[in-house]
Amino acid sequence: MATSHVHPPLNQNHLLAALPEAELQRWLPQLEAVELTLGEVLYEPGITLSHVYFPATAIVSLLYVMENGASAEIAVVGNEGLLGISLFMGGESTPSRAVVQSAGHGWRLPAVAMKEEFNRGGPVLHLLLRYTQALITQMSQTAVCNRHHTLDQQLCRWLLLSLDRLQGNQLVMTQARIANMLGVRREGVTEGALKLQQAGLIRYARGRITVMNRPGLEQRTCECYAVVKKEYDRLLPDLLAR
Amino acid sequence: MATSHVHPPLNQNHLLAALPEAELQRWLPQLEAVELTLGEVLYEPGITLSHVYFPATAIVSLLYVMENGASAEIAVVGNEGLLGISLFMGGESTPSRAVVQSAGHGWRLPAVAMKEEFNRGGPVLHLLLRYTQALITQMSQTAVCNRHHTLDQQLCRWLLLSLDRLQGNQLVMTQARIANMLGVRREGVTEGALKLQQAGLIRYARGRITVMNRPGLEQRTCECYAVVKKEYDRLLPDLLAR
DNA sequence: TGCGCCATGTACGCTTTCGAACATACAAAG
DNA sequence: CTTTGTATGTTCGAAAGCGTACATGGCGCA
Repeated sequence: MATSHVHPPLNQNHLLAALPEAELQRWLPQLEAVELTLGEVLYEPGITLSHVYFPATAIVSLLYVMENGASAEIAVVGNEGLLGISLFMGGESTPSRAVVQSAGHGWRLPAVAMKEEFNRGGPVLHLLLRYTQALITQMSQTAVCNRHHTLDQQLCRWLLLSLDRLQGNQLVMTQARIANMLGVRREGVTEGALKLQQAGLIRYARGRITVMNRPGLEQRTCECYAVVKKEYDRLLPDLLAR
Repeated sequence: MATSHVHPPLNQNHLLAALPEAELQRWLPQLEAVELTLGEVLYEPGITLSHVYFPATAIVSLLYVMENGASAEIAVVGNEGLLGISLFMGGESTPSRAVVQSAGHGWRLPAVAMKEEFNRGGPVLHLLLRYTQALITQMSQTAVCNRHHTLDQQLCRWLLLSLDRLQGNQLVMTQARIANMLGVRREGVTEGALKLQQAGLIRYARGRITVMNRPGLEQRTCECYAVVKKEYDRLLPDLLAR
């Protein structure tokens, strides 16, 4: 992970963009731009975090890895949020792992600074907690979706959630990696992706997926996508409008 | 729901038991004892909460009900926690429903009072947030479990989570209701329960389940139970010790 | 140019769970 | 003591997804 003090526009991350001027000025000296590379692990289960991360163009997955090596994605975090809620929630760590799923840049803030800011109370505290509630909704809905919906529906949901956190309509992502996230076989994803391509909704080749027809995906996915989206919009309205 | 001002011992709920004396004195006049009856709905999706609930002998499920009527449990809350985190998280409501799964009593505090106490900061805020992180872990692990584990394993996990939130080794619970929680068919639960009974781990009849061999259940369940249990113990150590 | 890796495609038998239908049996109410 | 409702048991074919194995073909590197 490369770090630098040349800052790309901070407001690429919605939480940073929503900071009042006073807070922003306090944070600035401590904020560090970071390049997040594919597959990079931002934190491991049970390990106390040293920083919180604010993705800008990167996407990071919260992943639980089982004893036998199988895995399941619990939530996705992109430019709408931050990684490391356990720092201000008070637990310092979680049983899950944070893995960069789409390379890009972001910022990070030292744990100590984050806790200090949170404990001042006021707008930052409430902003972070509202974000956390949105994240909780995403996790809950993942549980529901895992229980009731087909692989095909979940694939659409996953593509849409990723798309919402990226600019443009391309994602750099192999089917094997999607399978890892969804906790299914790679072959299952291949079959699902084939159907979507044959329906003209996406096109893909060797780790590059282009969404051709987003409304089509929205039609094929389950209600889970909309539930999560609505809740993010409800809880963080001003941020997403920008 | 019957309410009364004759208070059973407050410390039956671990969060209330952990309140510093000063806080407790402030809360007391506003705390209301409530009888929670089977099937009672404490809150509906999208509805702003009027109270937070602290279960004592009751158990409450957070349930997501889909458009087609199917459902899935997102988390269980008993005497270790509280219902209504969205009040202090800032969202005021959630997309899920809270349903009493095991009748009993508890207390409730008006929403306004809860928010006031939370916004004072200090020990109450940190206690509630640590509890919330534990709850998040439970939700995450539910997602993982729904993805990877068999009905039989999930049944064991569910029984153990319920048992931890009750006194004694009996639960008043039909197989149909368990199926509703797990989001599976009633027949599936019947088959799973039969196996457990034949193995001598539980006995049941007409909506009453007795656990005969708890370690046996722990052996049959997946790792998810232990992950959640450990995280509750880690995040709320002093409370669970009492 | 050729080799090897990696992303994707295809096939087959197996397990789990589903959906639906129906059987049994206990328990409370009349 | 009969009726009715509810809890539990059983069965069967269907569907989704799994584990495994192997095929195809593009891309980068030697």
